[in-house]
Amino acid sequence: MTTSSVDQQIRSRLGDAGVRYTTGRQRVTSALVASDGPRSAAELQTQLGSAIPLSSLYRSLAVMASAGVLAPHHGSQGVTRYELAEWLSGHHHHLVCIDCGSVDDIELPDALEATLHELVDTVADEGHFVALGHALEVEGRCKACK
Amino acid sequence: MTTSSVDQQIRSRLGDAGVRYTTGRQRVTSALVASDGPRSAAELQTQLGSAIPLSSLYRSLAVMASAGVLAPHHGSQGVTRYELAEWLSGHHHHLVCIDCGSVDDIELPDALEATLHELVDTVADEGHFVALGHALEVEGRCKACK
DNA sequence: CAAGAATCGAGAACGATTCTCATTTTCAAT
DNA sequence: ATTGAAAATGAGAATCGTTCTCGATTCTTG
Repeated sequence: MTTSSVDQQIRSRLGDAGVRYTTGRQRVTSALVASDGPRSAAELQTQLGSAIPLSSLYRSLAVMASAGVLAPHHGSQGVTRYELAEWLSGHHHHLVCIDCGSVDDIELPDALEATLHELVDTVADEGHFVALGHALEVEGRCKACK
Repeated sequence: MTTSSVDQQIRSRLGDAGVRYTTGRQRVTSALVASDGPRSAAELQTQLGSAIPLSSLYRSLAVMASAGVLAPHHGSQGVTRYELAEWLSGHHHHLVCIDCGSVDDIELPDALEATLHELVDTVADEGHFVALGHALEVEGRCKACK
């Protein structure tokens, strides 16, 4: 199996930050690439068959997040879920299940995304701050809870 | 000082849920009414002069949230902040500081809010789920961190 | 191969939150 | 007003996600 393009981008970015892309970390990112939404440390550990101890897992997630490869998402019960950063996975938004707390990615059609972006810039201008990013969270029920 | 309209709405809603609106809880909600963004249990305790033990404070926040009077907001470091529910305070969005994690309320002009609402409905239709709410989070830096 | 840097693994430590339980307060019916 | 049931309180222990510590291990580079 050939190393994917995303994998090479990650390796490059981590290298620039002096962070090693070990096999354990590759397993983490490939699990996230295969996911359709953010994953918590516990979820990843299960997904990876308990192969990685929690302490290492948390450290790797933190290191890769501060290197800009992963993006954290704070959910209910104090659980932090991670997903690929936007420059790797593309800009998208989240559907948060009000029952189980799971998070699915949703994408906005380009036209709507453009509208939203303008909207955020307008708000930022009026509030005299710089918008460095934005996230739209839609609350609903996931397929499992519907 | 006359009991405010919001206070009466809260009392009524809590009463319907079989939840008592004690003086301690009134102090909590009035602190939230006076706030310009969500507040954590620790922040509220400070704001209230340590008059309410944390265990009671957490319980009151949880009870009032499940009665629909307060809305939780999950931030970094596993901290949950609460604010008045939308039917009490009006619909608004959040400016989350990427440095200190503080959250300020921001309001969208009516026209933009209408646009955003349509946008969310469109996404929900296409994804075959019901949008029960939405929250736009703009990331930036608060006044203190700017 | 050797030295230094980064990572790993196991367990302890931490901090926000929740739980337990005995006591106290509130509300409603009498 | 009195009383009894339901709900809330306060103090502390317990829980749980996460972070830290530290000795052992694995790169990477010369």
